[in-house]
Amino acid sequence: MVKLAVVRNLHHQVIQELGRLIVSGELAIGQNLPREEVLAERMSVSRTALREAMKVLSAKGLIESRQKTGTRVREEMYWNQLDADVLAWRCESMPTDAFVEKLVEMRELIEPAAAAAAARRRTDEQLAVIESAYEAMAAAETLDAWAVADLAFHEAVLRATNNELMSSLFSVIESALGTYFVLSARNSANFKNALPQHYKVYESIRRRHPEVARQAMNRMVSDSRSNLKKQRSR
Amino acid sequence: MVKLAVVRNLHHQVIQELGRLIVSGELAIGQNLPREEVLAERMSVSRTALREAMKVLSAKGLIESRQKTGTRVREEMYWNQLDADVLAWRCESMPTDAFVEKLVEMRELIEPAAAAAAARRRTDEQLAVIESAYEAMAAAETLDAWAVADLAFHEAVLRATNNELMSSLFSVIESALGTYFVLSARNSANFKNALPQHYKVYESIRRRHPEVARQAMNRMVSDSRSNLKKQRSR
DNA sequence: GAAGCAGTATTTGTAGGACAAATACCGGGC
DNA sequence: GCCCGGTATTTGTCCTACAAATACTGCTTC
Repeated sequence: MVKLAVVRNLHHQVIQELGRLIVSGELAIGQNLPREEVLAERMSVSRTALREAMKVLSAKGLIESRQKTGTRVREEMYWNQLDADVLAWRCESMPTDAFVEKLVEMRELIEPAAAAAAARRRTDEQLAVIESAYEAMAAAETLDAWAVADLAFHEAVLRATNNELMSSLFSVIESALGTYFVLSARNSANFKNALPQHYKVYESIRRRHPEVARQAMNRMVSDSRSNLKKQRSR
Repeated sequence: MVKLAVVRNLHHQVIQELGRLIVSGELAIGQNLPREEVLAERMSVSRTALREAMKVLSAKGLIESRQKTGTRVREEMYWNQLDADVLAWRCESMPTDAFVEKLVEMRELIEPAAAAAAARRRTDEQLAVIESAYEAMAAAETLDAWAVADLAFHEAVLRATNNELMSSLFSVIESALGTYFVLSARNSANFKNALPQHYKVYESIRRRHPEVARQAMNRMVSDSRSNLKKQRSR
């Protein structure tokens, strides 16, 4: 995956650089960073730019600054684990398997609940979006087209929950998972196997049957998980 | 609840003030903020301090700055909904009922899954923490003591999942919910009613029975929900 | 009259210096 | 040995100046 917009502006670069260093553990927890003046010079930016970056990292819970004491890396329990940047940095640095496991667990937690909530609260417009995503999946002839439509389907279901916390959580998890593989990691031969299950999810949301929707989605994600296992063990 | 550390430093105040304005909708979405120089003067801070605050808000997805165009409020879909500050600002500004509903929904989503995961992956030490929290609940003689032990119990279960994403999500949701009421909103007469259920959760985590733990926790949260309804309709 | 192009003005981005405020640390006095 | 005040160090805040990007204006040209 190519990085888009690698260079936005200076403090953004500094944020990324320091963030990576901290999350990867190269800057140990509890350790003091060099004083601002020194660090700024070492990174060849002005103190102004450095400080703007540090305020952001501080807001993410990664560091803590106090006068005279300096700036130090905070304990992991204070990190905003659900921050998209923090998650991305972890994906880059952590031994993948353990972390992917956690991400997948979160996804498996959200999706069935989302399907149930969508069945309860979806509007007709939202249902229409889900339906058209389903139709795009049915019409897909390439793995790529399928993957795009699949993602759209899941996103539409999440939107239809009318709970922005849920959809936000999904998108954070999803983008982190995207680092490793696409949502539906299927091989090109059988990529359309999951279509009937998607139909069941759609249908039960249409008929406003929360529990049916939950179970259908549940089967989907556990199938998807076992598919992943197969794929990764190859 | 009294605000601790109301004044940490200037940019923190600016962050809070602007964040509130944006999330409450007083600064409309898409609207341009005054240019930095003007806004800084209007808030009686230096441009430097204002900018440090804006970088943080920008990292939270609330605003977006571009040269020549200026800074404008981004659409809600880009906001980091799971950011603790953003959540707190919403709690302050939103008509409560709808939002509380969403928060509760998230909690009900996490906890049973967490109980199941804890049953699968808890260490003996983590189990011991859960047990002692349970014992504190059993020993509680006041509503306050009960509430503290109850929170400790749930936190211990979350920790025992060994999935920091899950416990992080819980703590974010929980602190937002705390704005409205304590975890177990029970009246003083029957506050110990839920004790046997907590025992079931503990016991099934001890015996490593994920599905039993999930169901037990499920009953607990749905009981707690109906209790809440009763309480709020009074 | 329309289309393209260059110049200009405006706004954020970056730099660097100066001082304020907080506070850990050291040293002196009791 | 303990307390207390001074001092040095580090972040916090303010200010000014300029760089870079880019929307807009108006001119030129076909």
